[in-house]
Amino acid sequence: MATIYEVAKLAGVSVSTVSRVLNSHKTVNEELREKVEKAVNLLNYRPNSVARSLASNRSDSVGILVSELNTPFFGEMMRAVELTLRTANKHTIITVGHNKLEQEEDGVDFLIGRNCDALIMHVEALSDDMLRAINRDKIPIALINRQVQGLEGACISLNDELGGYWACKHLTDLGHTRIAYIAGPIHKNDASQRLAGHNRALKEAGLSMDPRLFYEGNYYESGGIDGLTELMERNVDFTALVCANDWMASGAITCARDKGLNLPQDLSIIGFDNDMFAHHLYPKLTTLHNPIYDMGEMAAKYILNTVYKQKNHIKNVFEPQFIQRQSTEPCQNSTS
Amino acid sequence: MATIYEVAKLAGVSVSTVSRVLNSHKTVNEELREKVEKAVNLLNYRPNSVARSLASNRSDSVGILVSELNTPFFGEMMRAVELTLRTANKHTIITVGHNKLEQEEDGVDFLIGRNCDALIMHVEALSDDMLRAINRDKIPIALINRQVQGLEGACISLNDELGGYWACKHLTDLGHTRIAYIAGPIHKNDASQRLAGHNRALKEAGLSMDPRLFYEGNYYESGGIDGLTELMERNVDFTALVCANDWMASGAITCARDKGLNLPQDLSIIGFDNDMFAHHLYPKLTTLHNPIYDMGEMAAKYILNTVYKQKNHIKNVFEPQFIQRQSTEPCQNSTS
DNA sequence: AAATATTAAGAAAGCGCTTTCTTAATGTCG
DNA sequence: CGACATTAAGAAAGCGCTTTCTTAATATTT
Repeated sequence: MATIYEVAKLAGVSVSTVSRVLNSHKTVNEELREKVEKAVNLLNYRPNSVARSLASNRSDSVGILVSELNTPFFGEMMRAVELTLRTANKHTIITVGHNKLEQEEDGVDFLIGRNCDALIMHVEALSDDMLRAINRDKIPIALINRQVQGLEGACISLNDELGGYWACKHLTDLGHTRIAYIAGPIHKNDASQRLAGHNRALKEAGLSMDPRLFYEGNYYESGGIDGLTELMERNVDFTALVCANDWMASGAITCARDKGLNLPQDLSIIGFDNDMFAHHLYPKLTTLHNPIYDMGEMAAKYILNTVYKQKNHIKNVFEPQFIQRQSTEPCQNSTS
Repeated sequence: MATIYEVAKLAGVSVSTVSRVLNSHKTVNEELREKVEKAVNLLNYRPNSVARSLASNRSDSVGILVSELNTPFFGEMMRAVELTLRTANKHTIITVGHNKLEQEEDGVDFLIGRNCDALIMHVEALSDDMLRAINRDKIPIALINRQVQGLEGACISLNDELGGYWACKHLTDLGHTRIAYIAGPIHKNDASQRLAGHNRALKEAGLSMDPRLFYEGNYYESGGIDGLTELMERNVDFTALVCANDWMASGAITCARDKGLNLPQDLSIIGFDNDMFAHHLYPKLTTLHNPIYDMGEMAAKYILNTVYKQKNHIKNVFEPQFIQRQSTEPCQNSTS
C-alpha cells in the first residue's frame, strides 16, 4: 500500500501539502491540489486510518456496544446507528457485552483503545457510577434504553410505562376484566415500568391485579410457555393475557394451542416490542411497537451533535406505538 | 490515559522493558516483570491499540463484512465469528456491505485501513477476480457462502444442492407427486443449487418439474405471498409446496390461510434455512437447517490457522440438516 | 518605499507504541 | 585467565500520518 510520502514525491510537493488536500484544508493552491489528486488516483492511495488516528487523536469512528448480536432488536439498533453515522461519513465499530460486567468493561476498553471518538451503548451490567465515570474521564457516551442521573441528555429511552398502560387499556376497552399478566424479570427497569403502566390502566378501569393471574417470566419463549401453563393450573378464569414481550407471547400462543384453546376467541393475547416475527405468528400478534430503529438513529444523532458539531434536534424519550393485529378480540363473556 | 512512558518511569525501567512484559517476551527478569506489572495496575494502564497496531503492523483483530446487520442469519454468523475469535484473544470489527459493490469495496478498504489482520466476508457484489486480488495483494480472507476458484481453502459453504434434494425427497417419500416450487432469485448461486437438488430428487422419483408449478421469488416474504397466489391462479393442482427459504414459506403460509386452505392437510409446505422464526409459524415449519453458526465458527478457525498459526481442522462444505416439524404431512390424494 | 501583515508552502516534531541495534554484564571454554 | 559467546536491559529509530513551527513570497499600510 502506498504511503503519503510516495504520493508527495509523485506530486512533487511536501507531505504537509498532501495531508492538507486530503483533509480539505482550503489553504492550498488549486494547481497543487490537482497534482496531488492525480497522484492519489494513480497510486490508488488510501490513507492509513490507524496512523491518522494516532496522529490526530480522533478516528471518525464511534463504537457501539450491544448486548447481543443475533437478535432482531439489536440488529435494528445496529442498523440504525450504522446507517446514520455512515451518512455523516463516520464509521461504526461494533462490540458485544452479553450483559456481563467483565465483557462490557472489556468492550469499552477495546473501543477506547481503538480511539473511538464516542460510544453508543446498550448495557445492563455497568453501573450508573461507572457510566458517569466513563463519560467524565474518558469518552462521550450515549445510552439506549436506560436512564442515568446526570447523563439525562445522553439517554435515549422508551416510555415503557405508557406502553404497558396502552396494552392493558386496549384489553379493558374490549371488555376484558380477567386479565392475566406474564411479566419480564422485574429487576429490569423496562419490565417493572411495563407492569406499572398495566396496573395504572387496571385501576383506571376499576380493576386490580389478581396475584393469581400474575407470573414473572424471563423475556424468553420459555417464560411464555411456563407462565401460561402455571397460570392455567391455578384454575382462575381469564379471558386475556398480557405478555411483557413478544417472545413470551409467542411461547404463550404455542402453549395455548397445545392446551386446546381456540385463539383468539378463547384468549386474547397481546405482546410488546413488535419483534420481527410478531406478524409471522398465528394469529398475527397484536402488540406495541418498540421504535428501536428510531432510538438508535437518535443516539447516533446525539453523538453527531456532541462530538461532530452537528445540530440535530434530540428527543430523549420515545413512545411505543400500538399495533392492532389478530390476536386480541372483544371479550365474549365466556370462560377460557 | 496513561502511556507506556509513565509506566516505565514509575517502574524504574525503560519502555522497551515495559513493552516486553506487555507482550510476554520471556527475556525479562522476574523482578523487573513484577515491578512493571505493579506499575501497570497502579496506573490502570491500557496499551493504546492504535499505536501498537501502527508500530507492529498487526492488530490482533479481524474484520467481518456482512450483507445485513438486522437478520437472524447474519446475526448468528457474527455471533459465531465474534465468540470464536474472542476465545482466541482476537477482536472483531464488523462492517456492512448491503450487497452493493461500492459499499462492499468501502467496507474492505475501511477494514484494511484499520489494520485488520484478516477479513471474513459474506459478499455478493465483489467479483471473484476482486476477491482473488484482495487475498493476493492485501490481506488474507475467508469467504462464507461462496465458491471462488483459486480460493477453495478459504471458502466455507453449504451444500445447497443436497438441501434442495432432501427437501423434495422428503415430500416424495410422503407420497406427494404434484409439488410446486417457489425459488429464490435464480442468478444467486444458492437459489439455483437448491433448485438443482430439487430437480434431481424429482427425477429420482420418476417425476419432473411442471413449469406451471414453478415460480421465481425474491427470498422475501412477499415472494411467498405473490408466488402462491400466482401458482393457485394457474389452476393446476398440487399437494405440496417447496419454498427456497423460510421467509417465502412464511409468506406462503399466511397466503394459504387467507385463501382458506387448511394447513397442513390441504398443502404441505417446506422451507429452507431454519430461520429463528421457523418454529414460531403455525403450523411450525418443516425446513432444512442452515448451519450458519457452524460456518461462521469455521471461517474464524480458518483465519486463526492462516494468520495466527493455530492448527484447527477445517471443513469447507457443510450439510444442511433436515428438521421435521408440523407443516408437512403424507399426501392425502386429495386436491388442494 | 520601508515597515508590517497576510498567505502558502515546506520542515520537523510528535502521536504511543514495537523492534532492531547497542552495550554492559555475565557465563563458557581451551 | 583471557578470548569469546550468551544474555538482559536500555537507546533509538521508525510505523504513517497530522499539525505546529518556520520561512519565503506576496499584499497592505502609512
